[in-house]
Amino acid sequence: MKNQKPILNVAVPTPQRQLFDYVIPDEFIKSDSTELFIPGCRVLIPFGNRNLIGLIVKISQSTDFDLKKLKPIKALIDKEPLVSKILFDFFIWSANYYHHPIGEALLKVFPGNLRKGLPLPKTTTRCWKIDKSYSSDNTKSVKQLDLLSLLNSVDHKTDEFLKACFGRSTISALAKKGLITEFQKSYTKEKVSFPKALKQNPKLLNDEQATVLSKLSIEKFSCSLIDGVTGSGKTEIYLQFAELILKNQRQVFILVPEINLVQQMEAQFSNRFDLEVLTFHSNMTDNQRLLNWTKAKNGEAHIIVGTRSSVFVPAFNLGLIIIDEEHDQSYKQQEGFRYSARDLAIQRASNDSIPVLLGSATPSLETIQNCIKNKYQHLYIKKRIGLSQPPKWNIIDLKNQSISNGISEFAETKIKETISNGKQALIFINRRGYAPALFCNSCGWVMDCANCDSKLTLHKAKQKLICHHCEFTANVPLKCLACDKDSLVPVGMGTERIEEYLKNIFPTIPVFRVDKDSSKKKDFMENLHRKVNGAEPCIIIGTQMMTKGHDFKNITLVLALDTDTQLFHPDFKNQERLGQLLTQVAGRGGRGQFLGEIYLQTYNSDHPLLEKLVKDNYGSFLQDISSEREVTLMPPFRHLALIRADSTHSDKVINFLKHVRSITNSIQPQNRSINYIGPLPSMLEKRAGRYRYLFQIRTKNRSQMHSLLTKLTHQMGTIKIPSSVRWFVDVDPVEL
DNA sequence: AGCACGCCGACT
DNA sequence: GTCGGCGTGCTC
Ligand SMILES: [Zn+2]
Ligand SMILES: [Zn+2]
Repeated sequence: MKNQKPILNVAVPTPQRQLFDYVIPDEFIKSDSTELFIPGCRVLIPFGNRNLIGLIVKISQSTDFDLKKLKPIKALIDKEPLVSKILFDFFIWSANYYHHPIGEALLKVFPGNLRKGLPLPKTTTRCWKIDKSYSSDNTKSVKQLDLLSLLNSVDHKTDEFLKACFGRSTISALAKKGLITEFQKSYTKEKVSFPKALKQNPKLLNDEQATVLSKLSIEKFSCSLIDGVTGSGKTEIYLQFAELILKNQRQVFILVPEINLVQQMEAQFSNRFDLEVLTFHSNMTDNQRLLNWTKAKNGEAHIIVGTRSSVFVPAFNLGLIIIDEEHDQSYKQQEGFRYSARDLAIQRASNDSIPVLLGSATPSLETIQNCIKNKYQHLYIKKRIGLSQPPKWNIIDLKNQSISNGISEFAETKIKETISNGKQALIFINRRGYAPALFCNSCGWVMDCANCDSKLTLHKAKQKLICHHCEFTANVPLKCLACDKDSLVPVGMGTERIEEYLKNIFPTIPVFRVDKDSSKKKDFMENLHRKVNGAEPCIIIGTQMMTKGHDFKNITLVLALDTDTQLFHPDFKNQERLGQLLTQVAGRGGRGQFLGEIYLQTYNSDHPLLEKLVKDNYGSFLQDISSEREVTLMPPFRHLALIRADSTHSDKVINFLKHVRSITNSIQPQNRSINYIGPLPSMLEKRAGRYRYLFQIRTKNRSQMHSLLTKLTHQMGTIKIPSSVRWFVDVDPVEL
């Protein structure tokens, strides 16, 4: 319908795949201020019978809706768009690429406080200055006099600084006497100049590092993979390349896969640069997060270190994005808006015409494939820095070993040997808790989760049986719930059980357990680093948490207790991930002057993939994985998207997905480059009380995938779906 | 996702 | 009689 008044197309936080149209209230029309409505501004809108915060996405002249039924917006919240047009367009592009409902996606990329309608915070800092002249009669306190004389000489200091030096009470005492007064100092942009901004001199690069750095260009968009073995000094390259960017008055974003790596990376940058280094992750309060978001937007923060969601943080003048540990699956959000922060960072960098660095010792197959296709630049660092040698790989064939508590005889002597040589050992087992199942010896009953297709894990410290896939917990039964006999035994190994066993064998040696449960304690990681780097012999037991980024200098023995579970796990990325995990954990060893060794316990010592890892290297292992994906028509040789659905009734999901398949087929029949598979059960078929199924779409070209999904999701809006069925799209999934 | 409307069972 | 269970449908 035609209309002379502009129509606002607004993104509303609802799972519907559409924008909602609103009219501008009369007072704006009368005062001729309709140009205040710009895409990227928030508006308060009536929606149903409630008021919501929405985002203006577009301004159009007409609407498909009945014009008379359009409601006026209640209020315009922002005077100017929250982010630049180029960034807002990137947000919209992201929602479209992942086919996530536009309103939900667009609002979720903003900090929670902005979603609630709060204004952008002022980024001023609280400062103190001398109020009136003072003499030593005013106070007897030495601290107070020191503070006064400091302010006398420098004019003003921040509240934060004074609190740290003199304490809160000193400040408030002086304020009470009226000797000092506070004021808000607003931020003034200062030119970043080197070497002034260097706190610490750059380290001397070796030849390989220097070659890599020389191949990086600050000029335009490029994506470079730094494929450097563990301990090869990738971080130093990040730091020195970042310096070149900062010198040009531009900002640097560094993304890390996990929250416990943020602090380490932040320390690396703030130790090197006398600049504003801020973090961004989910462990901050909403206020802190919005403040750092705003400082990044204003250019007050020079460097942002953060997790996945940082890819959506605005910048004043972004010059570089670094994705550390690019292979890590944590970059892919696994619920809701299922974006990959790595892939989006590359898109964002391309929009902004800036470089992006991917770093890893174990690059993902899709990244290697992009290097082969010359989309990314492949840069190698094959040697470790300094004198440290690559770890030596070995296999322990469990077929010829007696095993006690998951540790073979041979492995146990290796641990003893390591300890008596005064060195440290790292035991890797990717399962937390005491034992993955509680089993009845007399009737064979196992305690299952009531809501999932999984067994309950016994946690001895908590004295609970816990489901690792949902919230379910249960008390540990004394007798079998099926036959009432007193014959329940824990089966299988978890970190807690290994810890108990090793503490028994080595009563005088410190044994540390590193997993999600133990690391919850505040400062756990810092304490661990301090203790372990004290160089006393010790044993560390860890899950995959241990494999990420930690730098322990004195580990010489790494022992992987269970390689077989993941080796035969059916998910398509699992073998690739096993290679990454083992290579990363092996890389924790031998980082000092002594040689590191890794031993893999397995019943499949002649498995070709293990042989590649042990006798050859990760690169050649990955080639085998690659050939298998090529023949099975899986990524990166096909583009993959899933229509995932779940319901409390399995027949409802299956029928729904059969319907989805027939719709898909009517939009686009299968051919040589477009294939459909399923409906198939998801990896854990029943989870949190819901049956999960998926329908696979594979295409040869990205554009085929995108247009098919666009048509499909559009048609799905017109069909009737049973109320128990929920569905969503997963583009470029990392698990099935 | 919310939220209202509506149509059946079991309470004061 | 009416309180509340959640199935169904709508939101510019
Ligand atoms: Zn039993
Ligand atoms: Zn469960």
